[in-house]
Amino acid sequence: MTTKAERTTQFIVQTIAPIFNRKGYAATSLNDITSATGLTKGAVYGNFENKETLYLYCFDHLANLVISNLEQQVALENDPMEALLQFANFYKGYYEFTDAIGGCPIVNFGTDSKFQNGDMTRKVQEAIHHIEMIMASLIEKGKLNGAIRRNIKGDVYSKRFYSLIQGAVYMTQVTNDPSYLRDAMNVIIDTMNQRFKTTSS
Amino acid sequence: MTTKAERTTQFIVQTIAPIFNRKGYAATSLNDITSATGLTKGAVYGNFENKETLYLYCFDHLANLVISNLEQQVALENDPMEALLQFANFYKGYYEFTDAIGGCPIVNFGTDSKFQNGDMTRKVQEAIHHIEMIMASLIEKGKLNGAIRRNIKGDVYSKRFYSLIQGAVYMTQVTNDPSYLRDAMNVIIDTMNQRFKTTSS
DNA sequence: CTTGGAAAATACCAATCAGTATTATTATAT
DNA sequence: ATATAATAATACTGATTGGTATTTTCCAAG
Repeated sequence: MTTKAERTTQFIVQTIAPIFNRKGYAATSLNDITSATGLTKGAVYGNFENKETLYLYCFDHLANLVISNLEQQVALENDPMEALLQFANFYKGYYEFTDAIGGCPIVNFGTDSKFQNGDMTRKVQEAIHHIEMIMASLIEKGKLNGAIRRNIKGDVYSKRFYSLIQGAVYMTQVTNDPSYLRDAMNVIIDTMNQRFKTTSS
Repeated sequence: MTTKAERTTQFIVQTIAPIFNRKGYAATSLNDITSATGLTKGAVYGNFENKETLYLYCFDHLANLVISNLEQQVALENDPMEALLQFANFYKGYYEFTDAIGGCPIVNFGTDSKFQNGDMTRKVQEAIHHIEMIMASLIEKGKLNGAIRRNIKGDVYSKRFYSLIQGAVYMTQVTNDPSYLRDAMNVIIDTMNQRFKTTSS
């Protein structure tokens, strides 16, 4: 069974993660944290060393939420090429998915922590590389599979596509215009269908 | 001649803008501001109503710096197609250009102000639309010119390219890996050369 | 050279900040 | 059921926050 501390630790992280995501580290006060959770400082500091530790746990929580859902959707298909299209489908709904948790944690924590918190910046970098690796390995599998042309470099396209995705995510987020992300994902799906496939039927 | 107040106002904005850009609004204290400028609170509050007003002026300064340099480089060429390539060239050097001022102000102020400062978010949106309009109108000019194919929609491609650019800028910024931006700009230039031009010689 | 107004420095304010030591309460194993 | 340890609430700290009222300094016009 889970201990009390484990449960409240999880509760605090789940409750506060969207707030850090929206407001950033410095703008989120301990008063925000206690009033959002309904707990007191005693409870918070009983479960976390300090505000920064909670901040780091909150990103872990949101990054895991994003990546686990992404991996789940990718796992729907066994064929690498089909799995790549599922990857794209995940990001088609990414705005709605992340809106509920205060936006894309990669974008938000990444800019928030740059120049301010090296540990957090490293965590964001790891999450980026993790997601890129999912895409890159699918491309490499597709090449071994024979479905994807041999001259398509997985690491190059994963970085290129992920740049477009995160850019479109940012643009959609800051302008409230979902067409950025919608168009970007259509472009990526078209590119996959037209340039990746060995059979062009 | 410029009055003393106008000069110190400019001095404060120029000095503080990179700090807001790097650290964000909440993490930048008035102590940061006074110690960076060597001035006292009296001087700061004599020239700006409050911290938020200075924040808004600082973004104006950086956005104007970016946009005026961009427009300057674009104006090097009269031909719209060549001007578009100059647009791309500007962003090829964008990482080095913005690194000196604490990163891309569009990305930084955009995420920093979202959910926190509506006035600032609107300013960032305006800057985005301004830059997109530069690209879109060049494409439309190229179509009238006969250099760019008629089925290329300026507004669609400007949003699409700018998403990729800002995404690559963000990725380069947070991972310290300039290859994201380099690759993205090569892709954009290739796309312009291959899909835009009416003559495919 | 003096003087009046502009500009900047000083000194201060209440509020809020993150964090801690102590006390009270609650949960759990026996 | 009770003892004990784990957990959370309370009360408090010194430091820092953004902002202001007042005093001093500077500069330029006469």
